[in-house]
Amino acid sequence: MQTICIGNNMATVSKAHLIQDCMQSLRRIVKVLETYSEGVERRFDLTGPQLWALWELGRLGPCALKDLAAKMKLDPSTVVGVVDRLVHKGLVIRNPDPGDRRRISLIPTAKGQRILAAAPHPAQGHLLVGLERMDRKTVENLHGSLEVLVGVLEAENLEVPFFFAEE
Amino acid sequence: MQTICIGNNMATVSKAHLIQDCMQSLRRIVKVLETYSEGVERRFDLTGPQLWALWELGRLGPCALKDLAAKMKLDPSTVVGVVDRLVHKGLVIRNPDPGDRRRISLIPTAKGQRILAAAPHPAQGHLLVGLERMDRKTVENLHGSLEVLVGVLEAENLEVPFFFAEE
DNA sequence: AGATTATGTTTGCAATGCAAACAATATGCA
DNA sequence: TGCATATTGTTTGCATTGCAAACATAATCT
Repeated sequence: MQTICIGNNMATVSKAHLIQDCMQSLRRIVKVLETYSEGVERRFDLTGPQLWALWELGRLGPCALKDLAAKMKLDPSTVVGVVDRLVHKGLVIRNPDPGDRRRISLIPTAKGQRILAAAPHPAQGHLLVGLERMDRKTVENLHGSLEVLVGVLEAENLEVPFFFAEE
Repeated sequence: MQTICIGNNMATVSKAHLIQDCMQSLRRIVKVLETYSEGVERRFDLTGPQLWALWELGRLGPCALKDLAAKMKLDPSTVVGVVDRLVHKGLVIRNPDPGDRRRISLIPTAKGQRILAAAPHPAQGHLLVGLERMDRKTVENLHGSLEVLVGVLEAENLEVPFFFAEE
């Protein structure tokens, strides 16, 4: 209420217009995130998927390839290539799993961890700055709204295959 | 108030945690948008950039290649390939410009326009559905929060491209 | 006219991403 | 136990995106 003005002057604005504004805001956020990612890529000589994979490995700890692929919602055959490049750059090692000899454990090297410490989370940098500057009440509002939106979106998403199946 | 619960049970949650959640929500939204785009691609046999280019051409009217490239913030040599595929699919024609014989005018064909009429704006579909299902109060909250976020983000990053800036 | 600029294109390169086929290994069932 | 099946990682082949550099052609400036 004090620094940020939400909810006034709304009576004269149609819901459709609000929605249009939200769409535009989200697209601009996505574009800023992309642009930012590209900057990170140039600084650390890592592409977006590469940094993303490395970051997931940092979070997940030692991890099978299929789990990493599932986490990234990519095909394992795709992730093999990404991991290859990370291994080639010395940021990740493939560790054979003694228990199950089909499996490997993907583990960030010291160098990989140094990069993780230096690089912000993928595309997170500016967004974090922005969020941290928002007052708590606004963050709470955003948090709630986004959760609703994600909920609706992901529920909606489940219908996609059927929706597009018949035509 | 009735369907959506925002702002309670927040006292025990740290701001940092709220921020983490927001980040994750935004990432999931991005992922859903991507997935949705892929659905559109399958349905119309058009990739994301192809549909995007076609959509820009529908908005801009007859248009030089360099202008399309500028609008999409891509290199002209990249756009040549995208346009090639659109032309090959019979959705766009290259029209020689009588005034300046270096130039061409890119124009959607009737078939291209039919697709444009049938396809939603790139990646907009589900997000719109989601937003329209939210009650007005929640949309207002989201609108306000996103505006704050975009404001901070764009102040942070001056290189903010004009992306879907108009309705 | 001659130099410079603008426009579209081609070529060469790297990365993402999927599907299909493939070992190698583990697991389940008869 | 032994064979069929499933799982896991990988390889191969293909299409697409995307950029940089070199080019051809045409317009514009001096």
